[in-house]
Amino acid sequence: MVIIKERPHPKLEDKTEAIEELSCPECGSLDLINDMTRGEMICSNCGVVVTERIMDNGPEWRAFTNDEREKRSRVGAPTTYTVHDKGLSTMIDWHDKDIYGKKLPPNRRAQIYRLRKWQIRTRVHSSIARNLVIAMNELDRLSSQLGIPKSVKETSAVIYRRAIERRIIRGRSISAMVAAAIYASCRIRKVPRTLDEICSYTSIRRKELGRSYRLIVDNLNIHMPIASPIDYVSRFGEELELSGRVQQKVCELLEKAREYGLTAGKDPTGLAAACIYIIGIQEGERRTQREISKVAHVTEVTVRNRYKELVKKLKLKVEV
DNA sequence: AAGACGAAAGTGGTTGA
DNA sequence: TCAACAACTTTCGTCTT
Repeated sequence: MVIIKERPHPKLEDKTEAIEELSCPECGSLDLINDMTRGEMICSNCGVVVTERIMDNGPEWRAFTNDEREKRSRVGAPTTYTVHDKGLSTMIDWHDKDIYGKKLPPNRRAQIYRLRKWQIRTRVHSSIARNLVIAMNELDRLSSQLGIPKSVKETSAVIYRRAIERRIIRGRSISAMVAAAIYASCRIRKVPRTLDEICSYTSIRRKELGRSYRLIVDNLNIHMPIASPIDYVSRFGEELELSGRVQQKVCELLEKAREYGLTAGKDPTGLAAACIYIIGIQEGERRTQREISKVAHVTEVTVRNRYKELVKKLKLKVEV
């Protein structure tokens, strides 16, 4: 039996494709919504339909009756970037015969021959496969401990794959590169985790993680959105049980601080913390400096310094 | 007693010669 | 490679609520 399911050679693939297919061509936003019922992928930012007829690669689960079982027409497990061969495990066998056992016509045979050659060339029986198996296990473990969403995890996997293609994993610690990929994808997807948070779940040191991260960013020419304190507000806000209204005000204040040029070169977590403190007092949802510094992983002193500076420079009124 | 304040010394990372 | 530097941390004594 001959099954034609081409697996393109990694080198033939456009290197940037894997990332770009996850971002909107109009505005570059990465917040794409899969609409499986309509088969579209939509940018949640500008509403552009990014791809029509996307493949539903989720599992085709339930089948209660015989009829339904018949209808389960898709083959194989769902594909995902977090399995080392994306779950595509079809092989082309060596018979030059079709499914009825008939000999193939010569032109067809030549095609199959080419496909087979590529499949063998790209077959992941090599060190890359072993590397990916370990890496994806580590990715699983780390991302579940960090509690990051599945979409971010998939992005990490894409980044890691590209890092392998670029031959920058070799000779480096797998766990460090996985952690760096996670850090990068968290920043791309705007659900930032700090370097410290990530390395607290691994055995690698912060310095190592930072170096690996730089390596990834430099080599994969990912355009990295600058970390904004606003990205941290919702997370800190949740942990401090602040109302949505207050979180909104905090964002407004941060925006104002940015306009006045008070944010450059400052630790974004410290800034977010200071603004939460200020707005908390103004809006009657006061949190102590200690509480805030704890969730923001900065010291009270930093919260204090930032908040003093903001009050002075923006001439804010804060009741004591 | 808890929270806020600020001074002073120390730390790790960046920059520019 | 080294020193200067800015931002941040640690520590601690004092003041306020």
